Amino acid sequence: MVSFEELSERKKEVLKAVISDYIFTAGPVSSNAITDRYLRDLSSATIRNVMADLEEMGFLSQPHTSAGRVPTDKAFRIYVDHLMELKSLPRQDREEIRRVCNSPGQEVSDLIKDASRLLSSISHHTGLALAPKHADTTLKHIEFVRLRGNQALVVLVSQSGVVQNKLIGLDGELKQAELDRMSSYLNELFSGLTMTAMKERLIEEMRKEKNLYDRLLKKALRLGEEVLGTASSEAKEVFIEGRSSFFEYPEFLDVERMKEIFRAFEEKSRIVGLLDKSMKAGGIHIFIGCETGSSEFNGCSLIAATYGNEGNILGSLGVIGPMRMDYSRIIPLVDYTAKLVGKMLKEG
DNA sequence: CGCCTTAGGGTTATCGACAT
DNA sequence: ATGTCGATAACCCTAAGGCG
Repeated sequence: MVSFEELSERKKEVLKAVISDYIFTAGPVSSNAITDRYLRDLSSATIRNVMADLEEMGFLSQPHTSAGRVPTDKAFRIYVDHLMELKSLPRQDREEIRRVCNSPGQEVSDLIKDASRLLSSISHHTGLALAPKHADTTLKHIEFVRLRGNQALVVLVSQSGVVQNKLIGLDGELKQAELDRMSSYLNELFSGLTMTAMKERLIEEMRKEKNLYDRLLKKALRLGEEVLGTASSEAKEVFIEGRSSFFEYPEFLDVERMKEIFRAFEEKSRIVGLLDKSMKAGGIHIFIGCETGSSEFNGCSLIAATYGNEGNILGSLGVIGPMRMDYSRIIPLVDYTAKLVGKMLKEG
């Protein structure tokens, strides 16, 4: 692994120019582009030599011979750590964030949702926010959707409109119709209760269950238990811009679309994992390409920051987008939003 | 008969090697 | 460090062939 210090000044200059141009054009960068737009006093032949060295070191790659160069994950890491210069967040962006977040008396989950939406609209990428976990979330609706094999997708909707998805295993064969009956039973039982109250109620019902002859109800209670077991203690509410109410998706019924959505949920759990990772460390975290640890995010980067009050980390938020996103602009955006959300939580 | 798709050939962009 | 030259692969245009 070649470290930043081992790079000559010239190589740093060229690398920075290549990445800047790549962020701007999204295409392979030619040696001529560098001499034209960035380093006018050098010839393209010189740049080619330097670029060839950088390629050997693993900072650049060529899609094909006779194409320009594209920066690698490694190059972006060096770039965000050493080369880029952060821009300050434009005043109009600050004002908009303040204006949206400052509406008094709004629910915490609304604030987080707004933050996610702001991050998305200002960055033009996908905004993410992990809500602080609160044991007082009340349940509005629960739904089971049968998947392949013995798996089911559980959808929990909280009173505040937060949607949560969990994948659980079913023991034995269950038809969708039976799952529907179970969910309506559980809805009746748990609707309006908080997570902690749900747990108590569940234990109580399980005790009474001995006298029930309906085996389906018995299974329903088991499912409820499984859901709570995985969901309540580590309840993570993720806000992904545009995904918060998937009941509106008509394609949810279609099998192919179902697979896609299911994959997106898979990613969602990975996203939670990433945000969790950044929560443990605190501050701003940047995951580039393969550093995210999952192949679905190849070519993507995540910029995440934690928010909280007086040293308590409550949650995290960030932006996920293509690896070539404009870090110098988005890092200050994420940072500012996280700080403001933290402040709002302290006051509210 | 007309439109759309596809195959082929010439053009352009870019590189690496080598010489200066 | 720089200029030049040959090689290579994508790009673009045109024309032939297929399809409704």
